[in-house]
Amino acid sequence: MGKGKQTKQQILAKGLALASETGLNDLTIGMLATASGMSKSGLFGHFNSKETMQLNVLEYASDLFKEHVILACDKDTRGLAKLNQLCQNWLNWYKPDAATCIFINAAVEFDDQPGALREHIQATLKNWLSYLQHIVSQAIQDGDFNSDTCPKQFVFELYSLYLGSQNLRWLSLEDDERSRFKTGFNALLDKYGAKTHEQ
Amino acid sequence: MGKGKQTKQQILAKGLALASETGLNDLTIGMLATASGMSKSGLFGHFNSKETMQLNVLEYASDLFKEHVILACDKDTRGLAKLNQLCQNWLNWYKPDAATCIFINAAVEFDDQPGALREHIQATLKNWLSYLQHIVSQAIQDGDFNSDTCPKQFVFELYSLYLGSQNLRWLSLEDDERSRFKTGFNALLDKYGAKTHEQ
DNA sequence: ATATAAAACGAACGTTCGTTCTTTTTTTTG
DNA sequence: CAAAAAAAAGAACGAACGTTCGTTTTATAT
Repeated sequence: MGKGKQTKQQILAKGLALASETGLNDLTIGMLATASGMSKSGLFGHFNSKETMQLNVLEYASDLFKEHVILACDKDTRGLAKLNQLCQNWLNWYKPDAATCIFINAAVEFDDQPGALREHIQATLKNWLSYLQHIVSQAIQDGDFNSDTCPKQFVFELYSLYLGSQNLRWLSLEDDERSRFKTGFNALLDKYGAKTHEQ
Repeated sequence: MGKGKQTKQQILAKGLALASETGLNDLTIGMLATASGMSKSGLFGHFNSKETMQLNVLEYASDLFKEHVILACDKDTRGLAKLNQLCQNWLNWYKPDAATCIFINAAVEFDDQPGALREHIQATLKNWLSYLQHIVSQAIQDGDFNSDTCPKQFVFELYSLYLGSQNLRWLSLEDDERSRFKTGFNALLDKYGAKTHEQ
């Protein structure tokens, strides 16, 4: 890997860290340059536009998400067991103490401004949700859930719980919002007749 | 009401409408002035700072929320019946076709920047959630729910469903995200042993 | 080691935004 | 109707931002 790609990776890692605190919108070229120990124009040369920079940070985050959430699961698991692993990884996909999930944050920040960024976020989240639906369908086929379970509604409620735990963290309303998610998740499993639960 | 307060109300109404589309962060003084048909400095004189302007828009929204959600309920209802009414009003508290709920949007946008705005949003949401908890406790007392129901967890899951429907709208993933909320809400009532449902 | 290309820098430009100041218009009050 | 007060306008500022350009430094390859 040449020098260029190397520093670019460092920039993107730093960019994701910053964007996870302040949001992708407030990730300015100047501050990212300072945080990376280089000049504005030097950093700019790697992307040639702010939007491309943000897009690359988002793609970097997507790669990390796939690696830490999807690929980190045991290879032979499926259905309910896989769902358990996925949710476990989901809650800790980036730094466990990170302020926010960049995808959720970006979805809210860019919901109103059309463009490449908005489309990328939409595609990423849609992809994740449909993947979850696939696993749920698998679980239904395997007899892990009641046969009348609606995967779409299931994933909607699951996704909602994730949003809720994120939002509670923002409000700093509880010291452990993850446990609220887990309780809700187990209740979800109960409701749809799951046989084995996560601890 | 003098001329000043009168135009100020018109400004705030327009400001809430704009902020419900673009977010409170992107509500600029210049564009609000243009939308209100006056000069930048003319509008500025009403607030003397952008932050105060945003704060006043938020307070205006809070007043509207209280009026359309809490005070709009039948005076003698309580417990489960009141919860049903509140959720109904909640989904439509502002314009039914509004892009976003300004409180949720602002909570995400300002979660990282301390100040009067962040505190106001926190207080508003905390207040709303604890009010919901109060009503749920009422319902438990009235025997509308199983006696071992945890109001905090209940409201967390309810709030999560609201966030989920908002987020699905942003993603434009479904044509009717409200029905996802309602299905989830009814399932919530079921889970905690409610006797009467909303249609 | 030298030539060539890539990477980084520093200064500057155009724009947007919040804010200030002075002046003019409009509203309120006696 | 006139005097006083409030509201609105207009021009200008300083700062921050994305971006461009010419130059210099560093890395790569022959």
